[in-house]
Amino acid sequence: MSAPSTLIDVARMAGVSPSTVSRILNGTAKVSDDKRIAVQAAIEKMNFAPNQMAQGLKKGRSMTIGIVVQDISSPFFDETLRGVDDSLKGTGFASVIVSGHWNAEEEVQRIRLLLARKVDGIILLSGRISDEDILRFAGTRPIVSTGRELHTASALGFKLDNENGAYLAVRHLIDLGHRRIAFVTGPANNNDAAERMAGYARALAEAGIEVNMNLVAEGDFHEAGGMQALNRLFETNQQFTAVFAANDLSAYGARLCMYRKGIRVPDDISLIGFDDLPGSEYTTPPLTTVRQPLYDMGRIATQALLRLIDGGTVTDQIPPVELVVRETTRRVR
Amino acid sequence: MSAPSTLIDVARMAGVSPSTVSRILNGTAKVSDDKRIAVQAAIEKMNFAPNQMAQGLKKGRSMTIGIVVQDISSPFFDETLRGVDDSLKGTGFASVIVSGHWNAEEEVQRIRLLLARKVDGIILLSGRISDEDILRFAGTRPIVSTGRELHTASALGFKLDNENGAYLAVRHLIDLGHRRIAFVTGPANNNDAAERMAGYARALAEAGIEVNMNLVAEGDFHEAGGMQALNRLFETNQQFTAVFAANDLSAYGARLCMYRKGIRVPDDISLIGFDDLPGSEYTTPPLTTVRQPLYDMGRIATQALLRLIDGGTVTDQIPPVELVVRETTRRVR
DNA sequence: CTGTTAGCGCTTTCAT
DNA sequence: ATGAAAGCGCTAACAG
Repeated sequence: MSAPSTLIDVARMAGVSPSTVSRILNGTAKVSDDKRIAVQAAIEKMNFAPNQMAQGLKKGRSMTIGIVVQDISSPFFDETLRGVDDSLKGTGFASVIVSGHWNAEEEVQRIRLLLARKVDGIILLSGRISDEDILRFAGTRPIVSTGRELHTASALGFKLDNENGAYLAVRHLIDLGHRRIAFVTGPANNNDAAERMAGYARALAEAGIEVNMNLVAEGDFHEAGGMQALNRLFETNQQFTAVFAANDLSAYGARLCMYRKGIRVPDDISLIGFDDLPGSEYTTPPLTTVRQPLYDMGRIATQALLRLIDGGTVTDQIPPVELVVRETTRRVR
Repeated sequence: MSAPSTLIDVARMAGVSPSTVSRILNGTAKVSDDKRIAVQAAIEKMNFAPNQMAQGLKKGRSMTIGIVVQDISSPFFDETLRGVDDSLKGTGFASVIVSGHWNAEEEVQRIRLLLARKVDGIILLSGRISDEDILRFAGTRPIVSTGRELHTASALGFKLDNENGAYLAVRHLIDLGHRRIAFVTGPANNNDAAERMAGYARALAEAGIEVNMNLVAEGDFHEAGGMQALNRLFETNQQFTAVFAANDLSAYGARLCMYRKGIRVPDDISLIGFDDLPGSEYTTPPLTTVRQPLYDMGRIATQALLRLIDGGTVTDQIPPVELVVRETTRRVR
């Protein structure tokens, strides 16, 4: 209940000046042993911890970074956040996480908010705002962003090879003998979805298969959309032996759609996703998918940001996507 | 690149005193229209936003709350965090989220950290630390915690009825004619797991069925543990027609175990979980489970904390657990 | 209604 | 090696 003790209280109790206490706290200068001991005892006794707001105000560093996600409860972002969190451990930095809800305007609002809070840097995950906006904000604080290419001194981007990931997925299906491959895509205008579509088309083209737009159905990157998309395909009597879902969540929905119709996976139809969410190892059957290095992206983005904050430069790369073959794909009969 | 403008800059540009700017910012006192307009123009032009660290230092309020979770990437906490996030919207508060990693000591560390950051309050989700520790911390800042009963002026607890939830689950199985019901429990010494075990025992007792400890296998509240637990049951040739998993994640693992063995769910064995994670609606088949009001818990905890911070009192209750019947349970043949 | 003044708790010259 | 003093950006009396 007592008001938290201040550095001045500690100084008084230890019989030294505030500057001395500060020096000990920060290791800024040599202090005689006796004073050091007295101060440390006082700190201990008063259970003192420096007021970070005062420190921040003075030093111009809040020791806080801002993270912008699009959905605070999505396995996709969580896995990345875990990478962020682990990398922050022991650095003295904490993070405040805000959500842009897949909305560019809200995203701008949130970033302004973070800036007013004097975060020392920002990590933007799957941001909707333009590169120009980012660059503008980067004038205030360093920013690292996923899902785009960016290489200035204070703005960095890490982009995943969506096209190649999709190519790998469809290529896998083709290698298993599939020719009629449905595609559950993401929301229209979504960049990732478009790139994955391109990979789908390339793999098909390479095998001499024409893209049949009747076999591509729009989902929403969530289970419900994946389920409905596949449903539409069945309703219009499309014939296919495999489906490539633009992300794992959509694949889960597609899976349920087939379960409801009594279609066996992979015996009747093969299914492949994209992301490799933590849960995909435990679906029934475990989902074949394309792995995005989500955890590593969080880790690398964070380390990069920390380096930018220190005025350093960054050369890191994120690992490539890779195919993870599990049990929802099989050779076509 | 230019240093962010300060309130003094704004004052100077508008030709007024800093206090006037502050008054306009905070609506603290009446200001003549001409000055207000001049100031607002200056704010606009300079793109000024008050430095929250300075505000915080002065007002003794950081407008930040701390959230302690145990796992930053778990659907369980995510859903609760979504409730927290939604409730914070528009309040001016932001949250910094830290993880205790299911470890009491780390939890204490993290809470101290939050306190040094001068958070205005703390939400503790599934904390491992003792009530005494909480009460001690509550002397500094209000705390609301899930998973325990607490009713002081600055410390509040919201506890879920685990025992009853488990009772509901097992009762449902019994109503379907099941008599030999396996239980995949949580980690030993886990309080939630123990309470769910009690509910399991009560439902059995009520039906005149003896608890057979050979039918209870210890999991770890994760998929892997659930899978292994069920595996052990099969290896020792236990006979059962239904399994109650102490949480949904364990149920997913159990489900996979049965898939691997060619056991059909629910035709051969019924399965029920506990939590109703967002993903449980899309497992194959969709999981029957006991719903914890995770989102509401986040929402209510947050609203309660905000009220405590304002010095108010709280009478809210969290909604009760409820059975969600989906497709993994059926009448025993 | 508005300006002046005194800090919030800490760090950092500048002396000594 | 240590203390005194100034000040980070803002707000809140206190005058007027």
